[in-house]
Order: sequence, then structure tokens, then C-alpha cells
Amino acid sequence: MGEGDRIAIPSVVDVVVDELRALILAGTFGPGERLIEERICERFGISRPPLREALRVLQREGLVSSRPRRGYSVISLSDDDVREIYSLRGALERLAAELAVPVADENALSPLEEAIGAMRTAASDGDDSAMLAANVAFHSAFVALADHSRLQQSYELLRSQLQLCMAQNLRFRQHRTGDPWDVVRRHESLLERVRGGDVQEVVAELAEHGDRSFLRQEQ
Amino acid sequence: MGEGDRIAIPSVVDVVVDELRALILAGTFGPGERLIEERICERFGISRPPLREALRVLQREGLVSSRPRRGYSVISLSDDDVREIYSLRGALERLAAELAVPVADENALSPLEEAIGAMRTAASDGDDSAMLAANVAFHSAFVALADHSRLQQSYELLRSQLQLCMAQNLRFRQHRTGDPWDVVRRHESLLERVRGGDVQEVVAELAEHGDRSFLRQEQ
DNA sequence: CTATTGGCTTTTGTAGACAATAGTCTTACA
DNA sequence: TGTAAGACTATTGTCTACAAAAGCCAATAG
Repeated sequence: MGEGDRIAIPSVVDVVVDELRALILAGTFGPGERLIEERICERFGISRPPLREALRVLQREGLVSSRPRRGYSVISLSDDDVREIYSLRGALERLAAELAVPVADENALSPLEEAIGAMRTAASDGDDSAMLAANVAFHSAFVALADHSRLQQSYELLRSQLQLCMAQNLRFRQHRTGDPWDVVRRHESLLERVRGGDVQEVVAELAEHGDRSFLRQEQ
Repeated sequence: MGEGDRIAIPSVVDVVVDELRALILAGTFGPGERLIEERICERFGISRPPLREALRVLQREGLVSSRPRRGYSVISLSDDDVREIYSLRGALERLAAELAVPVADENALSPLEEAIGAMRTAASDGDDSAMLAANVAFHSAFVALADHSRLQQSYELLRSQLQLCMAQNLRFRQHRTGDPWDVVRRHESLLERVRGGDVQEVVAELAEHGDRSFLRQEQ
């Protein structure tokens, strides 16, 4: 026995963390909104202890903040916060490139190809939401190439914060998508450089890549 | 009223997080050791809910791991983990350098000077423990120059994991300190480059700095 | 009419108890 | 004697309940 097919039985806390995060990222709970424990408990049909553990986790993830004896509330990101997120993200992607390139086996790149395929479909359909999802998928897959669990974890954290920012930017006019096909082209170019195997070129491409979709004010 | 001198009354959870982390980093709880909730509650004189919240936080920090229905235990770091930590730390320090250099006001560098002063004292006294503390203080102060809260937070996380690793390396023979004065010299050199204001030079110095004290096996 | 104080409500922080599960030891059977 | 099934113990997962603190509203005094 013990062939690695052990099923994972999630605890209530795990489920609540995912559910709450989804609700926050979807904008169901707006920026700065207070999260009254009892309300949420009633909503989810659970008791407070697991909810409180879940809130602690989300606090650590940077999605909610807690003031002692004043409870939890959804954070609202300032422009400085967004700049922090982008600069850190850039540093992480650069490390990912340095560790991943040159890529050992070609098969590892298939998730990137698939993401680009999804981008093309989205660009044809004019589906901005799908475009965004594919973009995120590409970058996550790119970081995954580095095979570095801590790097990936840190990256996912920033990703969710960016997603939160997007949810809070109700006025993200087509999330500043100039030309969707330009986005596709940039990612194709990046993948090409990855295939090329020259770390310097990939890093340079990343630096120029400059995907600042979520930034409210330029520079 | 309201002059910003509001005192912070920490919750039990906050205190427990700090205390538990200290105990783990001090090696009181060894690698892989199970953390029985009731024992710790009795030890601290608290009840289980706040302890559980604290354990969730430490899990997020990467100091303990939890297996469903099998409770929490102190993580034990593999060599690969240590390599991950070092590579990520390097990327974060590079970002810090790029953001901080050139330094606007000279006064910001005084923590670095103080840390080097402490290093000199420690080197004279042959106090390896103080040497290590000063080393950590220098790097933390360096990262703080970037004025980037998320960067600093990520860095502190890695720092505590490194500290955990050190606690677990009971056989860290003088933590591989070749010559303490060499360490002092390297940090002096780094500070000089920071003063110089050339980002490239600082980054290059950092890359060469290569402080791999905690690594068990070279490469 | 305004400011301050007192009580009241809402919400969080903590405690204790119960139920369920995993690990372990014993015992019975092959 | 070895193996497997069962019960038992220890520990976690969850819930209900109580106590304490913060914010709000009204009432009263200046």
C-alpha cells in the first residue's frame, strides 16, 4: 500500500481559506470592508474558530488586515503598494529565468504554449477576461519552470494581491489593453528567447516585457 | 489627542507567535518534533484556540508543517531547501540594491555602520554568536534601505528560516567561519560600493559576497 | 446649543467541552 | 510463531458559551 494516491481530506479551515479568498478576489467584499466574523460564519454554516484561523492565514497572505480588538477588514491597495508588488514580481521572475534557462526538456514548455494558445483564442474572441487568465497562466507556468517551491509560493502571493487590486479597480477600462495581439506577440517572443537558452536575452526580454496592466497611474 | 502615540496592546495570538517562533529558532523544539497542542497550552498557560491560530501563522511562515489530523511539527530543512532559501535571498538583496542605490541621505547608512562596528568587536572577541548577529543585522538593514515593505517582509521570512536551519545544524563547526576579519572586510567593501552609488558595482559585490555559512554541503 | 459622560449594543478574544480520527497495543486465529 | 483484526488511547477538529473591549447613542450639564 501507500502508492502515493492518498486522497487529501481538506479541513474546514482549508476550504474556508479558499472560499474567502475567492470572494475577496471577486470583489464580493470591497476594499476596506469589515469582515464581521459572525456574519461570515452564518453565511458559510460554520463556527468561529475555523473562520478565525482562516482569517489569520489571509492576513499572512496580505489580503486582509487586522487591528487588535477591531477585527478584520479587506485591505485597500495604494499606488505605492501596487508598485511594490510589481517590482517584487519582476525580481522573482528574473530569478525564475536565471534558474530555468536553459530548459532541460522541451516538454516542460508545453504549459507556456497552451497559455499562448489560449491568448490567441481570447484575442480573436475579444474576450478580455480570458486574455487576462491566459496571461496569468503563462507567467505562473514560467515561474514554475524554475522548480523552486518558495519562489513559486511567493509569486502566487503577489499574483493574488494583483488580482485583488484588479477587483478594486472597478474602473479598469479594458484593463488598459492596447492591442491584445501585441500581448500575444510579446509572450511569443519571450517563449522564443526561452527556447533559445540564453539567460541574458530572456532577462532582457522580461525587463522590457513591462506588463503594467494594473497600475492606475503610469510611473 | 490622537498624536500617534497609541500604544499597541498585543493579542495573545501575537505573543504566542513570537514566543513559539523564538523557541523553535532556539532549537528548543528540534527538527521534525511534533508540537502537541495541549502540552504547549499547558506550558504557556493559554487555551487551544489562540495557540492554533498562532500555529497557522507559523505554518504560513514556513517554520512548521501540518498534516491533516496528524497535527503540527517543526519542519526539517533539506539541502535543497537551503539552496532555495539562498537563491531567493540573493534575488531579494539584488532588488534591494537596485531600489536603494544610490542612497539619498547618508544618515540611512548608519545602521549598516553600526552593524560593521559590532562585527569588529565580535571579531576581536572571537565571539562567533555576536558575529553572526551582526551579520544578520547588516543584511536586514541593507534590505531596509529599499523602503519596500513587502520585500522586507519576504526577506525576514527567509532570515528566520535560515536561523532555523542554523539551529538544526548542531554541527555547525564555528558556522564555517574561515576568518572573521575576512567577513568584516567583505561587508566594509560592500558598504563602500553602496556609498559609491553605482548599482552595478553593488550588485556585482553582492553576487560575489556569497555568504553560504549555513550550507551543509558545498554546491 | 454644544460638549461630555454614562450606559448600551455589537463584536472580538478566550476558555472549556465534545466528537471524530489516527496510531498503537493486545489478542485471537491460522 | 506470524499475521491480522479489534479495541483502546492519545490527539486533533470543531462547536458552544462566556468575558472583555470598542464604538455608538442618548441624556444631562454647562
